[in-house]
Amino acid sequence: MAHTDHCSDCAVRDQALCGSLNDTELQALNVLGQSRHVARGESVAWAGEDSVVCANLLSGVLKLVASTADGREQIVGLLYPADFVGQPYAEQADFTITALTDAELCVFPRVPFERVLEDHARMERLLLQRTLQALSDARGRMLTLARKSAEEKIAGFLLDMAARAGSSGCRGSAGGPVTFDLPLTRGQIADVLGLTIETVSRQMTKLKTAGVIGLPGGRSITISDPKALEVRAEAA
Amino acid sequence: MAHTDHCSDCAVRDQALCGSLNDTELQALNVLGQSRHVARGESVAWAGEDSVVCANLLSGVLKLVASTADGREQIVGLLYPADFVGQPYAEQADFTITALTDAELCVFPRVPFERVLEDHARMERLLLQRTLQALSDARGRMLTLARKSAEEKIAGFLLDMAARAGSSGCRGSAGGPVTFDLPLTRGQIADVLGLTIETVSRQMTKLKTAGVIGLPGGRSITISDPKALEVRAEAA
DNA sequence: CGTGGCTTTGAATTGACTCAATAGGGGTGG
DNA sequence: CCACCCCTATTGAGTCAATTCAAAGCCACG
Repeated sequence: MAHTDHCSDCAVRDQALCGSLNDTELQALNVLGQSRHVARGESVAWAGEDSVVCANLLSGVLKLVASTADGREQIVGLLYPADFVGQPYAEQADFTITALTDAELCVFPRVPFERVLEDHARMERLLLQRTLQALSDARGRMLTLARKSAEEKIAGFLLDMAARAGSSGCRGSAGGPVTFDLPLTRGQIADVLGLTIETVSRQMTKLKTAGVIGLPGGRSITISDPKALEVRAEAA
Repeated sequence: MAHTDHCSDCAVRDQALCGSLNDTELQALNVLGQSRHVARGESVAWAGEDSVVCANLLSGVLKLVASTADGREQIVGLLYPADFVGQPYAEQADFTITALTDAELCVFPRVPFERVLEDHARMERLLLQRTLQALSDARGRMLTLARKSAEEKIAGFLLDMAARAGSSGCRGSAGGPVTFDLPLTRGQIADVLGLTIETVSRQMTKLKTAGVIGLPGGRSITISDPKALEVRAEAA
């Protein structure tokens, strides 16, 4: 809960929003920013409650959850290191934000953060660009949720995860088999794709049986045949 | 295709983005802006093509469509008068934008428009706020698409449309019956909600039979029992 | 070695879809 | 003015993908 000692030490310094600021400008944020650890399962915002904080995610993975009155849940977004967290200009939070893994945040109180935004057009523009991108992503996911089959959803999801895992520490680059760890449980994958745990499990087994992927055990997964996976991500 | 003669005549002057500008600032936009009529069914952007224009919608309704390679479609957004149209900072358009009714746009070439944005922090901030709101809306709709039943989707949709219709020219205000025209065909409603035409039709007749709504004919619809509709929008 | 969380597998159910046919409604041209 | 046509909507019957309910299986951890 101490002030971030030095932004220069920041793990996501060059990828996060504040990467747009020069050293002088950083001071303004640095005064506001508090480093905060969040344990797996802990929440940093609750749908319907006041929107109190914004943050940059330093490490870990967060989920953004929408839910119905009777408890059905949908993960409407996943946040990774360097992603921006929170809803500026919103009095109430629309979604619950919960850590899927232990996570580290650089937290800013919302209202003061908005003032900094207003004073730093470059940062505001970057946030606008990110928000526009997030909007496109969300809309794209609407197509997936509403119109794609379970098989297409799973195949597409695995390709996304492979791409993300591949971007850091890629091996067996183009076309070849790749192995990585899924950061999500079956239940969480189901919540992302709008399926049930059982359907996710069955589709994974089906892909394994078909030789498209391998499941060595644990969270680990091997994409044996990326081409075939792409075909299944498109097929009706 | 002529220059907008006078922004002061603009039907959405005070609600659109440019409402934030003073007369001097308006000049910069006015030079770029072209009034453009779009016929029902005509498109102004195509998914995958270059993102050429941004615009303010002056009148009419547009749809934002995402589609799979094999032709399945999902309406990922509806645009109403005063809404902002297009994707600034995107080289390629992610969605096809098509007029559902005859429409009037105030069109700006994308790149010059971005420059104006950059010179006018107030307008840029308004766009950011709208985009954040659109993002929340889109995420909320993800919950609907993925987790709600056909009946909940229809009930929620009708309440939304009633609220929109009610905001201008409301009658029988709180709790009482309201009548208005749906701007969408059954097929378009199906595309919005991720259902089929038949399911939409069946749910509508079910609500009519239950006495919750009335269907006088044509596009017209009466919400006889808003409370009951709200209950059905929430029920599992 | 037992316990709790996650995953897999099976069997039965079902909500929404597909296919198919009928019915309305508005506009056009004879 | 009427007959016709096209487009949209309704209704019915049958199917199927994904869900629900239920029961093991696996594995990590204390």
